[in-house]
Amino acid sequence: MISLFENVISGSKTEEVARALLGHFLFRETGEGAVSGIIVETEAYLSENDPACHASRGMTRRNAAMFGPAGTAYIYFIYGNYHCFNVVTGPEGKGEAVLIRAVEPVEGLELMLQRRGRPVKKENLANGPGKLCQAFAIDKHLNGHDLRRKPLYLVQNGVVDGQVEVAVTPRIGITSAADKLLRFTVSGSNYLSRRDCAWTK
DNA sequence: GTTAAGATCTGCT
DNA sequence: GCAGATCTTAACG
Repeated sequence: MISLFENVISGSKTEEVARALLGHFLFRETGEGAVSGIIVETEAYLSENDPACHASRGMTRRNAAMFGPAGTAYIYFIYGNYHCFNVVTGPEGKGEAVLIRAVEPVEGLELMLQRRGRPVKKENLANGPGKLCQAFAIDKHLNGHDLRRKPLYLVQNGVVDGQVEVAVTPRIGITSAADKLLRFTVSGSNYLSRRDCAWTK
């Protein structure tokens, strides 16, 4: 069995981390209860040759967490309403991360529904970066948080280690470097932010 | 101090 | 399928 943190998150290139995180669990605990989900969609943001990455123009107050140690959270606020949640990767000081775009809800569906505040189907509870953060009550006070620890942490799914069929597509919602194939999804999942057309292994 | 743009979501056409 | 909401961040004066 691989070790999610020591071997994958700390020891791999960002693209490989983005792919490897698929199928593993994200847990979130609050006073209201616990919620969890399986990661089904990620995107890699690189420091070199990637103008879409927030770190491409150096460290600022907003993206400072992206330069922290691998396995910590980088969370930022966008479009006036929504947060996005990233797992920091690469060597400390480099500025790379993996955006978690969607999870398949597993535990705490009612709590997620309540937080989302809308009567949505299970498929639409956390199938997008903003929705995911809302359902999991993730906001910027968790910026820089160590994802090995409560109340927000990643858990290895030993059943699926390396066994997930992955589709690779261009990233979503960016205007620069939009052609790079750095979005990774679980093939055929019903919980993606968008349906796939391009299928690669 | 002011302004423009953004790794989105929702509702309406 | 498309436009509007909404506000923080960063660049510029």
